Amino acid sequence: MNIQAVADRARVSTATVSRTINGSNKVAPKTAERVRRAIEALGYYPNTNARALGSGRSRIYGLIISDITNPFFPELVKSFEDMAVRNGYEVIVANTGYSPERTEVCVQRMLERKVDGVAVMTSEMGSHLIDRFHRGQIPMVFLDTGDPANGISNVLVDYAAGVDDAVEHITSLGHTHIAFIGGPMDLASARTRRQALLASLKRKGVSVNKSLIEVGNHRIDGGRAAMDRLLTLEERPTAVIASNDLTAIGAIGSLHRHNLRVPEDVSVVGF
Amino acid sequence: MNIQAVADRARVSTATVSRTINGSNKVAPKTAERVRRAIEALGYYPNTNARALGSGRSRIYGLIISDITNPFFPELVKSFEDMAVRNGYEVIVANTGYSPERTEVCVQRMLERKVDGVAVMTSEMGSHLIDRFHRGQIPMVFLDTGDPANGISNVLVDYAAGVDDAVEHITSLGHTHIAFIGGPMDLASARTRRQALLASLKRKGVSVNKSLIEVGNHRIDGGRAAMDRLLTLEERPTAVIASNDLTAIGAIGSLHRHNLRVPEDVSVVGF
DNA sequence: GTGAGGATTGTAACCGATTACAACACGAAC
DNA sequence: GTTCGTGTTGTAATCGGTTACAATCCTCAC
Repeated sequence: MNIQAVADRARVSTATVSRTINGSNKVAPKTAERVRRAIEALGYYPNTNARALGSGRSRIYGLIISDITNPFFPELVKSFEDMAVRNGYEVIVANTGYSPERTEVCVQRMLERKVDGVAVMTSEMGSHLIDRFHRGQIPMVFLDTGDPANGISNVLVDYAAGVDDAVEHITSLGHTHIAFIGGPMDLASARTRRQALLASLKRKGVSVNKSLIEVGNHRIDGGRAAMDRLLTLEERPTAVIASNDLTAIGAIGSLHRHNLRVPEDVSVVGF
Repeated sequence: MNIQAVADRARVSTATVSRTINGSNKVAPKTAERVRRAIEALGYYPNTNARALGSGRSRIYGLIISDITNPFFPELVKSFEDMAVRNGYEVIVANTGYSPERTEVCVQRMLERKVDGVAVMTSEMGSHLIDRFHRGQIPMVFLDTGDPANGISNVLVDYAAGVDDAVEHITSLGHTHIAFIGGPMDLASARTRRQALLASLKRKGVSVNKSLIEVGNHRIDGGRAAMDRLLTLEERPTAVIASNDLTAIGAIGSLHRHNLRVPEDVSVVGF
């Protein structure tokens, strides 16, 4: 079952079938109709591999993320895939597992599959890997990571605005003892969030007590440990802003263990 | 940059390069070494689309799931992908969104990409869709769904054993007022869990109060609503077994709202 | 030296599409 | 009746591999 069979049945050449399928306007309406009927009758569908080889377009997008089990990603993956499928594309998702070696493997896979474009949402993407995409003429989009550079698009999160919203919310509730549990300091986006928070608090005129600034690891256990430490303080915080949701979940877990209610006793905001 | 370039540089034919890459044992060690050096020097990597077309094997597996944002799936997707990549395969994930129409689209995508096999973990896979995979000679594995049939493999969850463990745990804590929040009754696996639970309780000699058997929807809101209803009962349960984790999360949320502690006041088990 | 037979390598067809280019049909203008 | 141009269709090369089959090379026994 291939394009030849359709061509034979419709009494045209394979070129005409191909043009009909791909919506080229160089096909007479009557002919196109005949081809469509043949396709219907035979239950034909094109072989994507052959299409990719012939046209040089794989109609596959790559999506490189850190780890699908981080609850931040599934929503993203779903939306990305939805949009891709709606435009006739397929998506290959690759998890780097936060490891540079595995990231290298991910990149290689994308190159071999000749993806038509790649979206990257992980910080393990070194410049030598970016170069390889460049050499393969593959367009890249960085999501929330990476520096703007030639030929690269960046979709960035407005951390300042987000943190401002969180601070606004917390201060409007009357809190003055506000703690922050940040992410790992080697993560650019974590540093950004931290700086944005300090700036925001300063603007609000909230005095910033260094001991209320904790460091987590963007995982649940880090949030729990950080909250545990905060609860040993003389002056406990009445509100906590966490650098990401897993950290917030960890913090809430710690609070529950210490028999504190959220939000009655302590307010928690996750970014 | 193609196989011809490598062949020229290594002074062999493209056939020999292909055989070297694919690990055919019909290549002399000395020749293979020369080919490998040429590949290295040129930074060559094969075009997967051409490989797929020539060999008839796409080296892609399909994975059809309901919805990646259901926290049950990411772990599965990750393991599946890990294993696939380790064997030189790629994975295309498709979400049916619980909709039969979208499931049809998913199946079509898999067929067009000529996947070498497909794993299905969704209950929307009607028999006419299964037939299409059969016609395409594509091996299928059903995970936790589907009936055993010719040419289909099923990986099933031992619900009875799992429910037994839950009941054993709960009864060993001394609970006797045990509630169950099941899944939607039109879901085979939900019915199975429910029956297994009733059987298990009976075996343990725990009397089963019909009013303690609630129906959820396998989402958080359903668990919450069911727990709300259970808390209006004269004799409240002291323990709850939920048909899946989202249901359990909803139940816990409801308990917190009613100022009940988990597990101090009420024990909750999610399946 | 010769022939057998296994190991290695090359030749070329093939996978199923896309697409540049050529060819043709047809109507209008002269 | 030519010629031209536009619209439609066909021919055949091409994409980059895989692989059946043919050809060649060695090695070794006799």
